[in-house]
Amino acid sequence: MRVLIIEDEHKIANSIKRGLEQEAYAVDAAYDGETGLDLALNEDYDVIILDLMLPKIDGVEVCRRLRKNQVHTPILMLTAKGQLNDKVEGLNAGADDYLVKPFAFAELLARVRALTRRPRNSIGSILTVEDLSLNTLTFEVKRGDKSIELSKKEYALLEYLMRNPGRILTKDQIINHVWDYDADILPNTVEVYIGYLRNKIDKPFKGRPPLIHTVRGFGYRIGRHR
Amino acid sequence: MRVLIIEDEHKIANSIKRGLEQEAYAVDAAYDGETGLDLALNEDYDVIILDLMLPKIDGVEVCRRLRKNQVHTPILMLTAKGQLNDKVEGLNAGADDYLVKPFAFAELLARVRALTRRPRNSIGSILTVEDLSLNTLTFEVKRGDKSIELSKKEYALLEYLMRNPGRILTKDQIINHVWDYDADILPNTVEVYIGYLRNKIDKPFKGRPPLIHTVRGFGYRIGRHR
DNA sequence: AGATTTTTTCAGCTGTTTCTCAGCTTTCAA
DNA sequence: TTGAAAGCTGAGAAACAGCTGAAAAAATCT
Repeated sequence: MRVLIIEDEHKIANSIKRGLEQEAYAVDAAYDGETGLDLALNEDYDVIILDLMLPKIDGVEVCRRLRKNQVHTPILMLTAKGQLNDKVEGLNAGADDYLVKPFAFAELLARVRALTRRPRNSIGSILTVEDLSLNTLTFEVKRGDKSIELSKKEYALLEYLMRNPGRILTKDQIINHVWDYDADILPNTVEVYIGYLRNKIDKPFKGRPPLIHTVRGFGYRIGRHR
Repeated sequence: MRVLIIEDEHKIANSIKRGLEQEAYAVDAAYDGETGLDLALNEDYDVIILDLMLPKIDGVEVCRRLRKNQVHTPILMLTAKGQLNDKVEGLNAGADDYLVKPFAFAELLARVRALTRRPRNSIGSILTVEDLSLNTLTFEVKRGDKSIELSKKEYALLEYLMRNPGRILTKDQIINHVWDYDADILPNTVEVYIGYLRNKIDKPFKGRPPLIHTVRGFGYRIGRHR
């Protein structure tokens, strides 16, 4: 899957790039509208992530020109908080979805996946690890047939873990996926949230083996080692 | 592949230089911003490693001026621990990645490789020596089908050995690759860690031939002599 | 606004890891 | 055969990673 990012803030562009590459996407980045438009017209991408505010040619204009040139690649528009009008304009110009800054990487990934229509989990949108299940549509979490209530952050963390079952995720990876890209989060915060999750999904189920594992020096893992 | 290092601390600059040269990079070093900028503008590099704190012209400014002059060479920014704001500034000025000091050489090498889009070693690569395997994505280490638990340093050492199977690595090379550049490590420490690894990957597998070999007077080697 | 929940940080505690040291063993050459 | 150099290893001090209760800060609800 090939992705093009057109975004002038290098920090954001590169953090998205790195994140998507870890998810096995091939990513190109352009830091202004002109270069981006050029790449989008001449290369073949599966998704284009497009910032609204751009030097040389702005995002709405890039969008318009692509559609005019019969490029129908799905476009995910990035907008800052105040640019609601531009957002509407963007969608009118032919964007397929939008995301308000600042966003968590996991959210972006979900949109990109939606746009590439690549259902990661074949059975609808239910992630499963042993007897734990998470429905990404209804946000329902269950262990066995017992329902579990989670806060928003707890849920985001659990979803990220469950999308990578059996794989060790470092605290840094977790911070980058679950929190906004401009959040300044201590590693200890991750430890605390892991604690909260354990209190809800492992501690009350004494008979069953714990699902969340600490791998000292490396990170955390949900489910059995693959 | 040509690399330019702009770093005023000679000790660091030279240790990076030596390390990269061993990996077959051609390396130039500049010890202040002015000289560095000059070289970067007039020569052709594949990556620039740029310290933030520099005499004459600081790193952020070097970065900004390069981008302004249409030099798009990937830049890896080096920052000290406390300089988080500067880091953000650096990325906004056009750096592509950053590394917090002090770092292990192996980490720097990984970033440089990522920036030069060299062999994709980041996603799911499995290193193998005889019946020993190491998965760099999941950090899983196995001999035969038996899983082996390693500490972080043990893992880093084993990874370095396994990236150079059949090759003799001196204690100095090992120290430079596995430990932070400012760590002051005795050669004996390497002997101790080799001992730890043997306890875990050779001793418990009595029937099979040992994989870690001492080459008296030279260093250590994993796997058969090539 | 005040109350409640959620998010985040902080400080103290625990067990583990890291690293050095000192004494021991092996190797090798004179 | 013996002495020096190189390497090995058990023991222990210091540093660190991770867990947790509690409290501060921020967001959300009524």
